[in-house]
Amino acid sequence: MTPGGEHTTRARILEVAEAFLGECGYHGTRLHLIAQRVGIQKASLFHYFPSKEGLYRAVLEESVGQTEETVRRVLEAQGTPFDKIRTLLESYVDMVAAHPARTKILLRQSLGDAPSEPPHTNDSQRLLDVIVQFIRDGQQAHAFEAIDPVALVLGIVGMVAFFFTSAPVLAPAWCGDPWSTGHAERVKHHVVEVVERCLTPTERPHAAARRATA
Amino acid sequence: MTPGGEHTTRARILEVAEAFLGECGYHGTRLHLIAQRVGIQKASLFHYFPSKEGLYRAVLEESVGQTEETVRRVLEAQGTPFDKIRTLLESYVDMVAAHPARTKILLRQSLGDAPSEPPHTNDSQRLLDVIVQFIRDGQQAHAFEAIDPVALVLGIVGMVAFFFTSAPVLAPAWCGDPWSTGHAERVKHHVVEVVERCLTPTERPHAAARRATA
DNA sequence: GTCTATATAGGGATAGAC
DNA sequence: GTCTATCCCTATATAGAC
Repeated sequence: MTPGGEHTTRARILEVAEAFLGECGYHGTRLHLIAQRVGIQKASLFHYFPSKEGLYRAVLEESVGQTEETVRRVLEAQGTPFDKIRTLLESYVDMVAAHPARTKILLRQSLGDAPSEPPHTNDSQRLLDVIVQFIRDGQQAHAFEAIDPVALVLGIVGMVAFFFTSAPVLAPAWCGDPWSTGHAERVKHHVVEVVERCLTPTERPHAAARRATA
Repeated sequence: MTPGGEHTTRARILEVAEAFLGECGYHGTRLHLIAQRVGIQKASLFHYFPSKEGLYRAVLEESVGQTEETVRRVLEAQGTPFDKIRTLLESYVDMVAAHPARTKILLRQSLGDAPSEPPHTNDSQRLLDVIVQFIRDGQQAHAFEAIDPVALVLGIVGMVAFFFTSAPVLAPAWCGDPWSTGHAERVKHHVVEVVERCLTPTERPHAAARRATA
């Protein structure tokens, strides 16, 4: 109950649970292993969280909130549209790289690895809308090429998630340690290159205008 | 044991198991539900497969084999490098769209949702190498821009998987029914556009040559 | 708040009849 | 080959002492 008191055991449980949920998924996560790594007994978990599902939701909420804050902060900063896009991509990759388990949890969650009910679709929806609207504005100002913004954003999110979760399994030689700064930099470089190629306007404005109305 | 006899119950079990494994993951899949949907008793499953893990591996093998065959067939056909890339992308998206559960299983599997040991890393590795080598050849012939081929392929695989699994959850309004032909066509169009922008050589060959050695 | 001990349930796997 | 019945283990969750 005391505000300061929550900063020890409860936070530690969330931290450990996040790691296990990312690595093993909801069904694969065993409470006794969480308790063991925290250094408490399994039954003590139920003093801090009402159930396994409650713990899961608490982990999710902390993750989504931070992502949203980061994206909004970048888009509200100063700079040209291309500057913002580049900064947004780099911040996003940094964030993914800094929280390995979170990305896996979000991927699993959208795969349906949930207790039962869909938790926070609205949050993700709003977040997506913010970025899509930013790209649309840039396109109407002829700063960006007229490519489908929703497809672009969704594709990039999937790409980045894949680079940090699945790719190390499929191509370990290329990825090396996926949580090293080297891998994050390589991903950043590639993603920025792809997006810039997709958003750089075609030389003649006629072509861009034609595509936009097609 | 009889070759013809395997085509009824065993095949049906594989089919149902694939659906459950995709939807619920390995840990979330319950054998009694598979048996129930097939219309047999749970114990009868163990007549066809040695264990839950054995059934899982059987499902995986069938999936990987078909993917590999499709990719090789496209790459061995006639046509320009750009023709092949476009056909490869379209065939790949078609295949993903035709087997919803398979994509989810592969995604889950690379997330670590496996019985314990890594099943078929070598197969995926070989498959990836085939495509990467094709792109490298095109780059050395100056038909393709000098972008990192491994990153490109991995990114596209992740993008497509995401479009068919996670995106419908994050952006249901944009995706509609993810297994309709409309969604598959939209994904195809976008992926082809992105890849062509990434592989189209820069006007001056000097730039491409510079990048290749950088 | 943390522990030990236990209740309760579910699911993978086996035995053996038919 | 398919069934019924059961073993056995594990995992969530609870009860109650300290």
